[in-house]
Amino acid sequence: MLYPAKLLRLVLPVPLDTAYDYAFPESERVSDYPEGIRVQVNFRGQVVVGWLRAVIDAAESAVPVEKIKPALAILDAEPLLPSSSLELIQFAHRYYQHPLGEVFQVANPTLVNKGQSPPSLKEKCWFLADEHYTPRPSAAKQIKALAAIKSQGQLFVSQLNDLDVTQATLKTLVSRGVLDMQAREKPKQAVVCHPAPYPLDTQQKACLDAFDALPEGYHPVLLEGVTGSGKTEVYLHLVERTLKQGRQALILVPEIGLTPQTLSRFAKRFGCDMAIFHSSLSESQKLVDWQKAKTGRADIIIGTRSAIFTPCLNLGLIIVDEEHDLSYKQQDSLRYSARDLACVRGNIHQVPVVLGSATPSLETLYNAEIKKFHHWVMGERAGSAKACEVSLFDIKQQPMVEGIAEPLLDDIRQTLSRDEQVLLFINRRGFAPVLMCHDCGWVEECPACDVRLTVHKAQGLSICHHCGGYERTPTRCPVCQSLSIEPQGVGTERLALAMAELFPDVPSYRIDRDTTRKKGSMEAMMTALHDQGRAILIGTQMLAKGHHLPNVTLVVIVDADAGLMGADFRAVERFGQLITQVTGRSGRGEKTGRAIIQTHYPDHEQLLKLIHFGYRRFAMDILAERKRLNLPPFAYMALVRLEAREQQEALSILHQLIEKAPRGLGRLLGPFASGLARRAHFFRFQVHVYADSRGALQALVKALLTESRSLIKHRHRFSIDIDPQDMA
DNA sequence: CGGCCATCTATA
DNA sequence: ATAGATGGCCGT
Repeated sequence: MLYPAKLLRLVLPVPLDTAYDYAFPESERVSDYPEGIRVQVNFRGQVVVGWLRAVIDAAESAVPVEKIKPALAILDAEPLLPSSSLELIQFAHRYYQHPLGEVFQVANPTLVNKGQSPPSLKEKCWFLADEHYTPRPSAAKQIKALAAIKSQGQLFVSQLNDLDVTQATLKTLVSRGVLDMQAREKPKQAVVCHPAPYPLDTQQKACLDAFDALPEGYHPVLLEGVTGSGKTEVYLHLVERTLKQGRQALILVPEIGLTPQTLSRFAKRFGCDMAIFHSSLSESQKLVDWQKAKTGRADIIIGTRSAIFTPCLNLGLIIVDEEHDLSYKQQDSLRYSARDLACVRGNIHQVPVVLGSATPSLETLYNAEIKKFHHWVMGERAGSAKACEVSLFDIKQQPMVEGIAEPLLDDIRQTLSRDEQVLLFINRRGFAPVLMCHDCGWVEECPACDVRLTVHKAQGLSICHHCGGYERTPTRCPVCQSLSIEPQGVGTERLALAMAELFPDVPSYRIDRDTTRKKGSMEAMMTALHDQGRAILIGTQMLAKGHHLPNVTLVVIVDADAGLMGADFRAVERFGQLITQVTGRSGRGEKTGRAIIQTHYPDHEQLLKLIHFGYRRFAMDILAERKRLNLPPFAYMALVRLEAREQQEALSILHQLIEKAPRGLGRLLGPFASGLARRAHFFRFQVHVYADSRGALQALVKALLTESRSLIKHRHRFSIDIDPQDMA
């Protein structure tokens, strides 16, 4: 047998850090293929698709010859991914210390990972075969179609709708030999930028001047603009400049932000090809849009978190809208931050990266402070809208009506009587968060998790919001058989019922995960509200994000204290962002808005700072505290998580891991029980890892990963989270 | 001693 | 991750 001189070294879609060596398929010529080609192989009896890392000399492989199998097929003639994408994937692999094969899986559409060929962007196209044919004057459709073909040389199937011509008409003409049909790629249309609907104000103009002054290259920018200051209009102008250079703009939006309204704003402004990435699109549609972005066909690429990996031929700008939003951080598998990767990608492509927010994350604010990022500020609301007036309302010893202090009901009543809208914000869905026995103190708990069940009255169910388990809400205490068991506390469902009772002739809308499950139902409610007079909105944080509600003039934060009590050190920061975003919903139209925060702690220092001096001063205060405590962004952090069915086992493994960790690189704290100590029958513990430099953190985490291999058994769930955001 | 489930091992 | 190997426990 001929000794194979060359082997294919592949990354396979398994969570392992090993590369696998395969011989060339018998049918393929042995040659030096470049990195990034897909290869189909047999892997423990399964057909899987791997990515070529390199063609190596057989002598370089440590694998015994008899174990090496031939690959089944080389799927691509040239790398499917441009080097910029491979570079980003490699970076994510190193930085998040996550197996490369899984990074490829996360970074690419499912169909690409399955080995499907990139779709052709060709479509059916008709063109003239007989120059001299003249249709009968009565054949209106034929005349219209032929005129279009004569003027532009060809006619594509996607243009038929606009022309009001069907394929049947064209088929007739083909059969008469007048037309020919072929699949052709539509020529790229010239990009059209429609004019802005209104002139820019001074602060918006200042941003564009700053942008125009940037030299070529990577420039990270924090665009800090209060809610309603017109950040989107700035984005649109930045995109326009990018398109006019003939380059692509990549725009990231939070998961909830990719609404038809956001899309139509871009679509209306620019006549160009757009690639859109959204969880509800079909896989084949995603593949088409991916290909459009990769080949440069699409000028604008807009999508949620994972869109940061979309290959682009000619990228000119990256925008991350609402950069503080937690949905940019993936919470499983590869725990990447799309916002951070946007900066890495900006550096790879040498293009500007604009991070926009009214409530920037402390990390970004800090980078702006130390001049690592440019900082553009828009402090005023655009147009005639005034800043919202925020106040605290002390609910200590106040009579409460279903979670609302009685005096505030008058404020609500008055607002409604002016035909304006009220928004009641409560970050808790369901009817009530606790079911309690009045006689013996029993509370209903999840059998699998360490949490109380939430009562959902309409369904008659008690549901665990963590594992999804549920049971029929009991009518009798299972311990003492008493009938006096009562739901305690208020959720959106209860508040909505109470409001319907108090204000029977005012339309009310409950907006939470339960009422917006159906696709488009959120849109429908938002549209209804836009042109409506008085109404009451009751909702969770879904309402905080980016919706334009011009008739809302009163916002009530029903339970601020829950947010202040958060377990991890980011709780206050997140709470401040949420409050600012929610109160920003008020008074976006002509009328001045008000926001009232119900709290038992009207003297809370940070809360007062927030409402009297605004988010920035509040954030700078927290930043000073982080510095004092040597917490991120002044230190670098990772979180080691371990879940096991036995509590002692989890603890002992983490203790051993800490014991074996190298000294001098950083600090290890823990093990701690997670905020949710038991979830779906698994006990959850974590170790906090701190270091003073990224390098030290990387080295320490690497050492922990190495040590973990001998300690972690198959029955354990172990994960590493670099730059964790949610520590629950 | 076979059957069944849980756990472990190797994947080229 | 996950198919296939290994091993423990029960019933006939």
